Amino acid sequence: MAENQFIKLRKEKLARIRALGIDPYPVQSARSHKIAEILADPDGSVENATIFTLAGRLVAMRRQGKIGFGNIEDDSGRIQLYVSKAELGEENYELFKLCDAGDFVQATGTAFFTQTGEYSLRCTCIKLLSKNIRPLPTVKEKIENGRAIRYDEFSDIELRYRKRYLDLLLNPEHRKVFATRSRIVSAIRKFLDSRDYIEVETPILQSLYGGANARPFITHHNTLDVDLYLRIAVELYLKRLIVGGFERVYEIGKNFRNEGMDRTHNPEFTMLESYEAYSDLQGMMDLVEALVKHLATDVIGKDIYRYHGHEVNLAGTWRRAAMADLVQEATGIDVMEATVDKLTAFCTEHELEIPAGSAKGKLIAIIYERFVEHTLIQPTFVCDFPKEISPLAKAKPGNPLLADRFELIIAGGEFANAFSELNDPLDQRERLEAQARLRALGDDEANVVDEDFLEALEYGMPPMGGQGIGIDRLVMLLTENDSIKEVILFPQMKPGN
RNA sequence: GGUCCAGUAACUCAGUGGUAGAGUAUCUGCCUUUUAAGCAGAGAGUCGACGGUUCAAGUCCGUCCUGGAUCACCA
Repeated sequence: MAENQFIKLRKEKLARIRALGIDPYPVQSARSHKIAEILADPDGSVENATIFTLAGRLVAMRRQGKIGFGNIEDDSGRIQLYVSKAELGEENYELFKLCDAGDFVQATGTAFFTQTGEYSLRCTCIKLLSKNIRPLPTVKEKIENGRAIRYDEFSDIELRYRKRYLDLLLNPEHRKVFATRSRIVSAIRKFLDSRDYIEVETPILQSLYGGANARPFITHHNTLDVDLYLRIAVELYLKRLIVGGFERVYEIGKNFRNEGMDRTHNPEFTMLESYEAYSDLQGMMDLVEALVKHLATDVIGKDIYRYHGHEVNLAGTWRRAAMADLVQEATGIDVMEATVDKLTAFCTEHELEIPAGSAKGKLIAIIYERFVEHTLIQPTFVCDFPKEISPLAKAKPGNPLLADRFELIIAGGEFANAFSELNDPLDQRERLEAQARLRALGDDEANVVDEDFLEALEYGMPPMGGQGIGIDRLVMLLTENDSIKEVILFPQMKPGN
């Protein structure tokens, strides 16, 4: 294979380097400055004749007879190296000639400007820190009118996801997305911590799964010889913690759902869930709105985002609307008054699939999802969900058919889900048993009855509000990426060849 | 899962049924301030896989694999 020819040549270079008595993978490196530091104050550096020892990856080589140029990059920046045989000496220059783009090197020297005015490091010594034996894909860049034009960009989507390290290395703007993701998650923690929440970790391996409608992954514990599920949500465990006396808890972690994958779904994804005793739906609405606005304004620094072809404005007061009103607006049907037969007929007419055992509320939700959800572009709290599709939410005060629940919809997609949490143990048991009946009818995403959770409720749980936000989708919005794979470092891919 | 698009050198891509191409990268030579360095030369391919049609297939047909877009379902 041609690949082996490249590698074979590099291995021969390795041997030549070793023959010079040089260890191509030394233990020691001794960096005195990061590249950003030498870049920070060029004039001062020149005057002071400071000696810099930089370390990083050689990203370009331009050899030219008895001199040469290279570019070295660390996580703070990139600078040009000027290397000459006269200043390095015969032996060290011999090593430089054996260096390739992709190698890690340490370069010692002083700052100066080249004839063409580029601020560079005039090297007095080059040390090899790690030899590359597989050539990096070639990406060249030209700066024109202050803008970088990239040639032969590493842009194949499949390769970028499968070889993410190359994507990060060769496409700095993608590295930036993940740095931004980190800042967002960090800001979420600070936001909640400052409101007296504590962060907790609950089991990923569970003998019963719950807290959402989804199919789980199943795994096996050898010593116990039992099958375990990977969690689909953390809800039931966080509620147990509120029973246990914590008043405000949150968890940021991976959930796993054994379902399809597309540009907004990855089998493992990151969720934030938080629960606050003595709060309620209104409290959660305020919390979610304040949190998302804080991230947009203070972390990213803007209110308007382009997302899935829409312009989304996160500023201003977010719309709040009842699901029934939205459905009526879109279809003309007064769903609160309509009979089950009428709704069923409507669904059938529009070829909407009706799962076995669907009651009126489920039908309303089906119509909502088909005709309304994707039309809500600007942030909208959709309230008054049907109770029977909200088995963990309290009934809305004054209307036993509705749940005290909202979903936050932005650009036609769900960003948050929250309710006044159900704390009546007998009601909760009935609701979960209703779910079990749906399950028996073939709904394999319905909740299972968790006796230990019900027992915890029987000991008493304070009234509270809880909410969940899909972090990946939030990062997609805030970094203006339309595919979840762009915000997950190693997205799920089918095994390749 | 349905439909559509794509897969050719390490990277980015041309390729009209008739000898497999370019730029970059790599290798060799020259070059003491270059920067998409330059000049000269060389090597590099299971054209995603398998089957079929044809005198002849990267190209046409079929099946499959992988990715993307879109629709359906889920956050």
